Amino acid sequence: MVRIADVAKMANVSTATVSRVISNAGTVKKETAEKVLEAIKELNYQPNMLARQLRRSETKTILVVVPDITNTFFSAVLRGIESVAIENGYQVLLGDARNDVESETTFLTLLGQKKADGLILLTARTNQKILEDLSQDYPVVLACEYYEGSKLPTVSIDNISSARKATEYLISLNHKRIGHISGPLNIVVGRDRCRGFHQAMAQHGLSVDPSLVQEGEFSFESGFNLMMKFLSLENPPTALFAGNDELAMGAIKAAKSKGLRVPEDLSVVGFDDIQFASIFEPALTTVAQPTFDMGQKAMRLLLKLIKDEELEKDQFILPDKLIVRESCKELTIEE
Amino acid sequence: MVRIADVAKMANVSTATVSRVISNAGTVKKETAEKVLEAIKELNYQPNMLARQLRRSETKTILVVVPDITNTFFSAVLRGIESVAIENGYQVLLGDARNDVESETTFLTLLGQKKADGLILLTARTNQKILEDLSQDYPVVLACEYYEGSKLPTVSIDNISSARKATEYLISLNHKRIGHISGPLNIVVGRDRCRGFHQAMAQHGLSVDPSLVQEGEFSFESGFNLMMKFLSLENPPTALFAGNDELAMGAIKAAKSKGLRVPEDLSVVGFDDIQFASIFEPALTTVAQPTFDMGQKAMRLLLKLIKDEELEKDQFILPDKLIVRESCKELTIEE
DNA sequence: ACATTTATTGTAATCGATTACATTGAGAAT
DNA sequence: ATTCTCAATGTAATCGATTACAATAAATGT
Repeated sequence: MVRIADVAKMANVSTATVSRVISNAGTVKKETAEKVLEAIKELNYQPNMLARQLRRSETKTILVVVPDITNTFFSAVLRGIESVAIENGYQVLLGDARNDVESETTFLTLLGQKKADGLILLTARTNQKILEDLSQDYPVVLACEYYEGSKLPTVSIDNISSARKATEYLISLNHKRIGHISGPLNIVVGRDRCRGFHQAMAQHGLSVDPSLVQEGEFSFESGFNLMMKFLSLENPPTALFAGNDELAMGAIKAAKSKGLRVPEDLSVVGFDDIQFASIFEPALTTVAQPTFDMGQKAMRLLLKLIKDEELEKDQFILPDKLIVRESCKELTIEE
Repeated sequence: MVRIADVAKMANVSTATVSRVISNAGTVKKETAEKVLEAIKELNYQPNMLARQLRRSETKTILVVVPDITNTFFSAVLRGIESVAIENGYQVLLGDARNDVESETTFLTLLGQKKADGLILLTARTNQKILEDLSQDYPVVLACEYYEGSKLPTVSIDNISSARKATEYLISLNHKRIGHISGPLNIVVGRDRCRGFHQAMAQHGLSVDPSLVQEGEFSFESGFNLMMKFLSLENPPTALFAGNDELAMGAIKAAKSKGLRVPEDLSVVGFDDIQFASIFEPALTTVAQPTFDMGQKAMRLLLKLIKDEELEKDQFILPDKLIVRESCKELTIEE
């Protein structure tokens, strides 16, 4: 391995001078710098980052913990994060929690071990106290998910209002018996979307039949199973607001399997606008989150925290958008 | 920050002893070790990995470069990699090339900078020579994609034979006018699947109409557009082998848009068996790759390389599987 | 001509662990 | 009693950079 000392020897200068050339300190005479540069090239020298990092005590690496890397929603956010990271000379250390809280928590120890300068969490299922303590000592930003009433820097959409919007869209299409298959209620976005649903219903004077609200698991199968349950009811819903797109697609598949047509016999709104939402048939009406932007914003905030700059505020709510496609239809009064 | 010296002072021993306790060297008296452990706990000491890494000159980190992190095929492989990595105390540094060769190459410099102990490439689009040189100096394993005739350690399926198998399935259903929409031919798997297609056709004495073979881009849109092209032909194909599932789905969408039914009027086989293949309608008949296993195997190989162990061989071909679902049907002679 | 500043470079401490080598003391062997 | 082993621990070098401080030379001011 070529060391800085080797370069120094070849260029007939001290290691300090070489280091100055590398870091562009500007206090090196032009001719000396050229000699050094030449030696670097000649020896094909690359600085050992470990040594630099130890000395500067910074890793130029950030840790990103995702709940599920195989979910394209999260990988899209990740891409936003990485784009800003790379731009600023940072690398991304990946932690895929596989929807497991414990492994999520395990990744956090990497911060204390100085394997990363900061942390972006795309999942907020760890104990809130642990994370708030961690955030005292290290730069931490949450994205997508968040803790209620916490001051932790967060980038997300307003899930409650988005859910309200989605539900109101169904209401505007004359639906009254609207069901909701939620995500897990121990996950904040599952909870908030459920809340938004209830708020919209209440605000429009519609009662919610408790048997038409079921807690699912953010998966296709879960959507399928719970919709089957709805369909076996005496009086099934005419519309459904699903906690995410997978749930929505599962539900639609269930409806079709029972011979119902979507949207003619059942209207469905999803959430997230994952890639397949537009390819699915019927193309899914859903709430789009600005995934890439959220990732970028989160990384920009983290960068500020790392540089010890003040944040103008802690909670950043980005705009969502209801994407109307083909999975909903106005209810014609014929029953 | 708590250093090893702080622990040493509190426990009234030297830093060497503390270090020995931490690394479980076994040459420390039981009582001393207990004292040290207590101090560690008391001070909440965590070793600084940067220092350890510099001294041991190993990072316990591996670099994984993927062509496109938002493609669930690759994230599934990544998951396999990470599972074995974590098990062995390694972390994964992620490089998302975003289908760009240049940024793919850029990530490789991280190895020389000692930011990772080894590299797994899920993409082989960089100049072959560069990579082979790199592989002289650092542990490198390829997965999914590979270089033809290269000795680089590789884990993949046999794309040619898989493509043959897929095509033969269509032939077994009596199809004769079979089209192929390939992936980019500068990507080895695109090329090999195309080859397999031609081989199968030739082996069964079927001629390939050149206008029925088109090079696409591994995307839904590409599949859609090229299928539209096929459909505007005087004599369109009765069956299609697509270079991957996205292409297949795009093609099916195109066929449907023209009023054709799949599989009644057109049979389609895809490749990869991504998550959505089974949810898509019609559920896609496709070649499944053992994504998780490939990832695990690749990581196990890399671990061996890192430990300087011999590999029993260089090329590992894992078994694929044709998953028959609903997108193909026997051609009844009626035309 | 002398003092003072400034530009350039070098020397050596430092980051925080690991580990080669040295030291100590207790028990075993003669 | 003396020497030898061996277990347990300590001292200090080391990994490869960065950087505070020192030193030198050149330039400038009076």
